[in-house]
Amino acid sequence: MLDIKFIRENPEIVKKAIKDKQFSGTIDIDELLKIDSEIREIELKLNDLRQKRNDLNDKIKNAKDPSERDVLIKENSILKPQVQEFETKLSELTPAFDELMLWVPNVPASDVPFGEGEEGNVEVKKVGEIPTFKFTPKDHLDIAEGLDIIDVKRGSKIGGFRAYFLKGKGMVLEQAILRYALDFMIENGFIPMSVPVMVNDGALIGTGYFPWGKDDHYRTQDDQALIGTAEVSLTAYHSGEVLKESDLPVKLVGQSPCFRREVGSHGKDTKGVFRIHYFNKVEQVVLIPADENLSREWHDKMLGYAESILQGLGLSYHVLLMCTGDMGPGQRKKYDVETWFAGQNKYRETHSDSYFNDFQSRRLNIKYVDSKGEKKYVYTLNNTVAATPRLLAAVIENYQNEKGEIVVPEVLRKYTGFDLISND
RNA sequence: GGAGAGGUCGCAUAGUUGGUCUAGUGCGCUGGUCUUGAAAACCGGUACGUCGCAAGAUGUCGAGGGUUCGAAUCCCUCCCUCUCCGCCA
Repeated sequence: MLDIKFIRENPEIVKKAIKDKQFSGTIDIDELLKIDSEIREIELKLNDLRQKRNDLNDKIKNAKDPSERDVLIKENSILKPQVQEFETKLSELTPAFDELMLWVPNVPASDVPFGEGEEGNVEVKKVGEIPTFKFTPKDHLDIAEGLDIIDVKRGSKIGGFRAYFLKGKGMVLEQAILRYALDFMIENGFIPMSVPVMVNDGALIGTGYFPWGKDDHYRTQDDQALIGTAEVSLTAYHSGEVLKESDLPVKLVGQSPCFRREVGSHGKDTKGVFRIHYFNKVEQVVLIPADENLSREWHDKMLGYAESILQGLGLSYHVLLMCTGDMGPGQRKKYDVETWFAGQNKYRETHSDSYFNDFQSRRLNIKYVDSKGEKKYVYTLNNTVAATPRLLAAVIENYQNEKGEIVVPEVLRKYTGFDLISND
């Protein structure tokens, strides 16, 4: 959520952000500002009326003469309908205002390139050599099925479209990747967290997934939703709290199952375990003092953690600076990391690194007291550490050999206890 | 599924015969006195929004309604949290 003061003072900037982020039609800033000024006008009038009423109440309270008291009460009764009239108007306008505020996206940072969609994203770096093979590399499903470590046929029998089983060493390898990623973050001072995966709407509104992404979330009978990422629970962890500046930065790493309906992805990535309704992810979330330069430092730093994971795994990747049209509503700047998938012969998204300034913390009401004793909203960031089985698929495709076996990356061997997945 | 308790200005709490609550107290934080420095002690300040240069006014005690001249306090609806019983990894 943006500060209404900022919207009042910079309506053009906000309108441009809406347009650039391809959210035209979802929110009308002029309508929002109109309601805002109506509310303020009414509040002014109410202020006067209430002052009169309070004065009279004081007099009533202190009146000694009963007849004088009656006169005062009568006088105050006349004020009542006027007060009520304005209060009724306010009670109509306020919810409308609150609802509209939830639809105002964040403004992209100044160095975010304009673009309507993914074609506008800009590659900012490319790391690692693309592996070459003396044979035509297969995609992860072909290899995994050959080794009987992924079973999507029985997956769909049991769980429908986009469901899967990881089996045997495939399942162990997945766990190894997750644990490797988790351990790396713990070594870097992050607090490991296991998080609620069914959450109240407040957490999803607060992190900026709702109202936009409501359709992409599963709901429970108890009107909660399943998280699509641990970011939701981790970022909301301190909601409604006032932290001390010395508590910052809060560095959290959570692992959770993630559930996504993929409503807008019909027919996309239907082969293998690349785009699925249920996956596991290690996610990093950081809360910092309110300083955009610090946000940018941490944004790069968190990208660096993700890069270290990939480099440790020996995977090649490139980093894209996402354009305005390919960002989430709350994000101020976002990098996507795309990892090389040898079998698909292209880079595919595996990580997403974003900073928000106070967009999330305003919605979640997370503040801290700074050195001057002032209360401010914290700034939030998050990034993927490792998402499986997508990253598992990348490992499978890049570490296949001619025999259709998978060589386990060095760093994972202490977790797997084996160094090769074969049919022997 | 059944029963109960509760949501108060950083944290913890007081406040349920409606008006003195412009919300008390403790802790924390912070300024000062004292001290070589610190601790302790003492004194003071410490929620947020709106209008206003300011003084001040006004609103907010989970949210929204209602009763009343007047609501943290009474009534209703909703949200959230917790506890116990039952079931259960």
